[in-house]
Amino acid sequence: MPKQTFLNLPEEKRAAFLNIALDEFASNEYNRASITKIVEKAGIAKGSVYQYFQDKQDLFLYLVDVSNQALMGFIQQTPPPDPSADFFQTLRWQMSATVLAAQRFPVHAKLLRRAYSSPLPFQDEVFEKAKQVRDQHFQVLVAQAQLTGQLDSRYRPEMVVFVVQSLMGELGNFLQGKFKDHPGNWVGLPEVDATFDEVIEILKSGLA
Amino acid sequence: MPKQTFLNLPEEKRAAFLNIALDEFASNEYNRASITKIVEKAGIAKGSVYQYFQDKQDLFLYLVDVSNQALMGFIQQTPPPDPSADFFQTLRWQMSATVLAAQRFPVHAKLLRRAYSSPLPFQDEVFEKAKQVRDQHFQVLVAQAQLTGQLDSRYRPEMVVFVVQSLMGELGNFLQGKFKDHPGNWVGLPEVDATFDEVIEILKSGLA
DNA sequence: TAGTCATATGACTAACTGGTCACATTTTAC
DNA sequence: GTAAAATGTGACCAGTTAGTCATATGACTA
Repeated sequence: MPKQTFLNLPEEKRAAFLNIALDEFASNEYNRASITKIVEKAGIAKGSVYQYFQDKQDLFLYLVDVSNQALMGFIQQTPPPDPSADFFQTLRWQMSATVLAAQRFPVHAKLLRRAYSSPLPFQDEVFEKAKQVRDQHFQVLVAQAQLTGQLDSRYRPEMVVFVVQSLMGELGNFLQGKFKDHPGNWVGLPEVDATFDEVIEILKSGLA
Repeated sequence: MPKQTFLNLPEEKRAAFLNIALDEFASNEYNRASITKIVEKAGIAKGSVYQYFQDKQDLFLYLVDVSNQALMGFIQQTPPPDPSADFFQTLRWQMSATVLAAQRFPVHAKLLRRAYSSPLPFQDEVFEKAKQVRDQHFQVLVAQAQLTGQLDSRYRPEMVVFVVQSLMGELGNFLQGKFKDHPGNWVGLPEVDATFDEVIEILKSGLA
């Protein structure tokens, strides 16, 4: 977590530094992300970084935190489905909201994808906890859906979570690859919605 | 590709070097994998590496090639399903063979996972081609299955490939995490087979 | 024996890294 | 106005890296 010094910084300077740091850590592997490059871009002295944060790891974990909050906040803003929505409608909403958020905050999303997918050179309890919380959120959803009979209860909840998480995780990459020619906003395109619907339908009814 | 010098090396020395290099590149991000560490472990001079290979990238691409051949060769050895097998039986066979191979050659598999998932600091045509070939293999399988009615033809082949590839890719990680306490061979365990069956069943019949 | 040639060597270079610290500057408090 | 506290600075350190190159080795040939 950042030192008080960083939090005392004028809003403008803090935001500028954060954006530059986010970009560096989103564009490079943790070990390749360079503090030197960040301070050069930000036009501040290297020592300042160590007035703001304990060390590189501290900065990185803070950036992960910031990104998480940005995305989570945005997702919670999008209109949630009816309380009466079934499991698959809820899933469909979560899918769309996640991808939408990833487009609204592309750098934050890129950083998080990197943080959660590629292995880091350090262990962090907080970080692992966050992962587990994400999983548990789904576990509950699945368990409920099985109780109400919306979800085939032959399957172990664990496996359902695995399948759903895997697909949600890869879907962002898939769409980004598919629409990499479309520079800006491809969210909301009919084809994107159709893709969501198709994945949901496959999950619901199977391939056969 | 390696220089003639490397191919002239006595079998024993060549294998020793390869294994050490494989391990280094499987355990570390490309940029963090260290030629210096490799030569230290192998007990040879640094200059020798550059007698064997053009540069770091050349060595890495060769290691990817070696790994691919090791795994592919092993997969082709496992008894293929009946020619009369349907799409899902074929899928089930491919799943199991892939995971089996990944356990027989864990280091090679780890290297390939790294190579294909995390972004590399260089572009390589050969590499990209190999990826496309893998995808096309599935495309054909899916197209055939749709023609013979084993696979719902509402779905775009592209989407089916996406779903199947995503799950196959993640399944290795999932199982490794699940059985990380079991040190050695968890392949063949009834629970592993049950997991395959469950994933296939979900794909086939859906979650609802 | 002398000469050739593929191979092996490791000190060296230039470029980077995260992190430190004595000092300079600015802001705050009295 | 002055002292004290907070913040900013960048030269510097010890470490890392990929890659080079003049030199040494030793097997083979004539």
